[in-house]
Amino acid sequence: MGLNLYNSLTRRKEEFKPLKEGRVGIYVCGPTVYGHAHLGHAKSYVSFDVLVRYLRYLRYSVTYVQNITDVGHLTDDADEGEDKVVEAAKKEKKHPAALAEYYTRSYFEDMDKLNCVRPDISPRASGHITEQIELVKTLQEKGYAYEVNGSVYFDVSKFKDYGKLSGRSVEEMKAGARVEVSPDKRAPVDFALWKKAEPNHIMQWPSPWGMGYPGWHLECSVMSMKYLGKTIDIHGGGLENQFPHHECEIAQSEAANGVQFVRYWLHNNMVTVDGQKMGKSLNNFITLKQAFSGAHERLTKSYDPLAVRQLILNSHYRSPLDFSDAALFAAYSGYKKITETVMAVRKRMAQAAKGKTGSKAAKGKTDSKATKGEIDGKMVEELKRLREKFEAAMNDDLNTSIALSVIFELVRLANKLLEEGNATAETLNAIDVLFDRLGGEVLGIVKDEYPQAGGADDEMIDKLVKFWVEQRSEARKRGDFKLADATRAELDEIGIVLEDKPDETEWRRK
RNA sequence: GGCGGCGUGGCCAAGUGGUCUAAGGCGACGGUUUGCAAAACCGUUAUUCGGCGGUUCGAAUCCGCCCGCCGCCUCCA
Repeated sequence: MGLNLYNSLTRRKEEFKPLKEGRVGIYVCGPTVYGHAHLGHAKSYVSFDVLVRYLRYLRYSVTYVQNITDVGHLTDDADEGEDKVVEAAKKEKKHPAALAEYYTRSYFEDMDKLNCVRPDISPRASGHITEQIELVKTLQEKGYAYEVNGSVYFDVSKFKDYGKLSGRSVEEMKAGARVEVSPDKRAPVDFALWKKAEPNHIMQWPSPWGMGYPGWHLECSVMSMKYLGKTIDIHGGGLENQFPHHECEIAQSEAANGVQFVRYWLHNNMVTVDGQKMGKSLNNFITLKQAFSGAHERLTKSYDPLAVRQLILNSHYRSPLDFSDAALFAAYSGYKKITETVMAVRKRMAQAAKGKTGSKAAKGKTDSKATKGEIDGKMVEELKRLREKFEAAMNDDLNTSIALSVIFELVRLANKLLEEGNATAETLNAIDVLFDRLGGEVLGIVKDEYPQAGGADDEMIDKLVKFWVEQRSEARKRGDFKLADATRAELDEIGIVLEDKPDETEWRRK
């Protein structure tokens, strides 16, 4: 079975077949950079990150384009409000371009922490004004757009398929319309392609219709076309953008090009907080920086960014995710368990490797078989089963919840093996490879390398802790458990956890 | 008002006609281990899937009604 994806356009799961064999072009609606990214952004971009990663795992050559909206996104869609970036810039007393740059960097910083692979191309809307003007001209020439008072609107009545993605008819939209209609429009459903700018508007560009700026929907049509062609394989975005944003994109692109715009439309569901949608305008959002630092009243602690990632992967991308500190904490605990298991496997691998060269590790528990270089046949079967289960889950519209459960099966398998203490280096290696490929390459929650001694990069801390651990070991040898326990408690308060293993005492940060 | 979705154990969450007396994680409890812990492992923790009816040999899964919640229709990932 190949990869199946739920296509919002057809409202069912379909087998994924790219336009060109072996190659995939994917466009995802990026952020409007007028504030720090929040948990909602994380769900969306982690979801599509996993899609991109999995496509690459399946050996597709993927071109991943994700725009940065730094102009044109109005505060409301009655075509009246102010540009979001401009508005925020005023508040922060910065040039809009500086503000956009600041939050763009902030965005990438957060996404890097979430271990999202960078898009191949991150085009800025402001860098594609020329192309946007060209598209408007084309639409005008083809009779799909009309100009009124220096603004240009898309004539929805000329585009028969309008509503095919969101499943609503123009009649329905008229009936349910709550938007105040601009008097310039011929019909309420028409939307702006180009907006006339008032003289004091900071962001504006010359055009055949005078000074102005592009409508929000235009940039995605233009940039996807420029970098991926007239028909793209996959377009992703948040569910709330299905209408009107994506519907308008389809209208613009297909009216201009006369060919299908997107073959597979993918939409991720929303993040809610206490059952309420988290949105910037609702002011109930938690930014990623807050989640990572714990600086938010709803959070009880700071969280490893990958715990956030794990929380997101724990549920399906098309299901809503109701955020709570308890849920994040649970994800964090699970993430920690995976991490510690991977580290333990790698440590034992290193010991087994030493064993081969004849050091003392080979004589102990590490096993007589360690030098034989064989993998238990049963183990091979088991690992194969896990990989197949993982792939089947991912093939079924990216069921990361089940995919994660496979990682946990692997965790249990690995720990049992470590406990029995008779694993061959080859078996350990096979397990590590699976952790790397499934947990690392695809899910992005297993790292290639972890800092030594549980997270302390600082050499001095490392030495200090080792000193106390040695002092405590001496005390234990003497039978002075009172002192040993006091030392352990003291270190625990600082945030250092000690674990007495059979041959040594290990430590890690809480 | 129009359109769409959801309701699964203490919490998060997968499953969408039979393998489900329902995966996985977190938590809790008991055990192994430990000087004691921690970590790990083993075991227990939903005869039941919002409620009531119906279809079916068979339903968490399909249909109807009711209750509760959410999203879109206005900016939002």
